[in-house]
Amino acid sequence: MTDNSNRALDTKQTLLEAGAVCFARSGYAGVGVREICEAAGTNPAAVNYHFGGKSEFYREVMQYAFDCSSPPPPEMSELDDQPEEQLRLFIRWFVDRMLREKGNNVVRDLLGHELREPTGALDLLIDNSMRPICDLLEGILAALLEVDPKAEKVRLCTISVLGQCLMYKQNGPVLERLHAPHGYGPESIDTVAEQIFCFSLAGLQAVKAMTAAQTAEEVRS
Amino acid sequence: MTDNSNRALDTKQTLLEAGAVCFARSGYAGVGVREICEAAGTNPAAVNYHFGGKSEFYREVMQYAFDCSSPPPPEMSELDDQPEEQLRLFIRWFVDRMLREKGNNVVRDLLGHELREPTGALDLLIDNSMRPICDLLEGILAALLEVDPKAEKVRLCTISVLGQCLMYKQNGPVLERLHAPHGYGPESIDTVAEQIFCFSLAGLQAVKAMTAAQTAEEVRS
DNA sequence: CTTGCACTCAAACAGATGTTTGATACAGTT
DNA sequence: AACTGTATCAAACATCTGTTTGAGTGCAAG
Repeated sequence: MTDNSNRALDTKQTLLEAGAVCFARSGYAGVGVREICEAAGTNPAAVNYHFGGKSEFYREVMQYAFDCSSPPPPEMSELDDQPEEQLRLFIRWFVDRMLREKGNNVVRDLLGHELREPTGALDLLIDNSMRPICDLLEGILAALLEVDPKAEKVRLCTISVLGQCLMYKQNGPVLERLHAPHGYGPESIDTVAEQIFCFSLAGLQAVKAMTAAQTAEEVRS
Repeated sequence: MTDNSNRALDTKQTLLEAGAVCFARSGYAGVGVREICEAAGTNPAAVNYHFGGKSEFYREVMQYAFDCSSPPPPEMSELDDQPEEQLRLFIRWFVDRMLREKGNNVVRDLLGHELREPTGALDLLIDNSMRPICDLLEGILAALLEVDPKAEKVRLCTISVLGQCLMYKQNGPVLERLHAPHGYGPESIDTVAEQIFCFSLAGLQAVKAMTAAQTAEEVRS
């Protein structure tokens, strides 16, 4: 039975990997079971036998892709009193995730599709993948702004920082055409990360000052 | 003949509008001709008769949706010597485009799909819709940075500014779940625009200083 | 009234879709 | 060696896909 289930696990694995690539490329409706199975070298019936149908298969692909390709954020417990360096590290790590061409692109593309054609798997990805990252960044920004992590300013600044990073991949095709022949690939990681860090650090200080001014104004009135 | 072609124009129009809504919701592969025609109240053959096929129809829907719902950027010819105010106006206009719930959401969603499942209509939208906006912003940023509009710093800062704005809609569903129960709708336009303006203006000044420092360093060496 | 034309529609088309079926191959058990 | 249960496969399934067809509609010009 061991050898038998090994075979089964192999085809299941192959199917999941091929499915992740195909779904990431073309979305749920954009690719057929036959195409995926051909890429995996299996029979079209395999996906139904092992997963029970295309939709259940898709859900499992999402979970699998996320479980596999999610390198943890950098360890920064030793920088508790240096939020600026924490921010630099975080941005460097996140931009690297965006611009480096590796397997985690699959997760990002899957999520991109999910944003436009919600199939219900979105909440799963948010809780498992995005929430910890967001919490981490919000902690850093709260320290820099010297306010509570739940403050609205922190939320807005989180969006400002992440928005800059995400832009490079979410709108990659547009940027390539818009700024042709210049592109943004793995070789641009350092430049882009430094740009976003400098830009954001100054922006944060401005927002912090703005908050202080507003607070003072409120107190005065 | 006049009444005849009026009928034709009506069904064509209805078809384009229904197509825009359907394609925006489910993408090119996610919706069928029959479904669109049912929503438009026409025969499935109508789309082939009037447009020649699903793909040509899709292309025309893109062009139509864009032509209809694209309020022009604000007039700022009288602010040639006030790039800061130009930037504030631009961000306010762009954020409004992002957060106001109107027909132009269709364009944004269509473009979102096109980013993940390129069908060739992307270049059309870029040339017609995004290039002018991008050029406008690059002009403003070049004035603020006091460098040539084609400089790399200008490109990077353009991405930083647009990335912040686009984040609110491109990742709207994620933000809603991540920051629940807080959301970002039309009532947040002022807050968000002010946040992005302050954040970006400071960021730009930092990048400008950085450029100057680097240039000075290069000259010194 | 008749002719011509543009338009609409129900029906049918070939192909692709997700899924099911029954036969077959294989490994482990008795 | 015969049995058992799982995994695989080619083939067929019903359905849905985009598209075509041909008959039928209403309107304007001859």
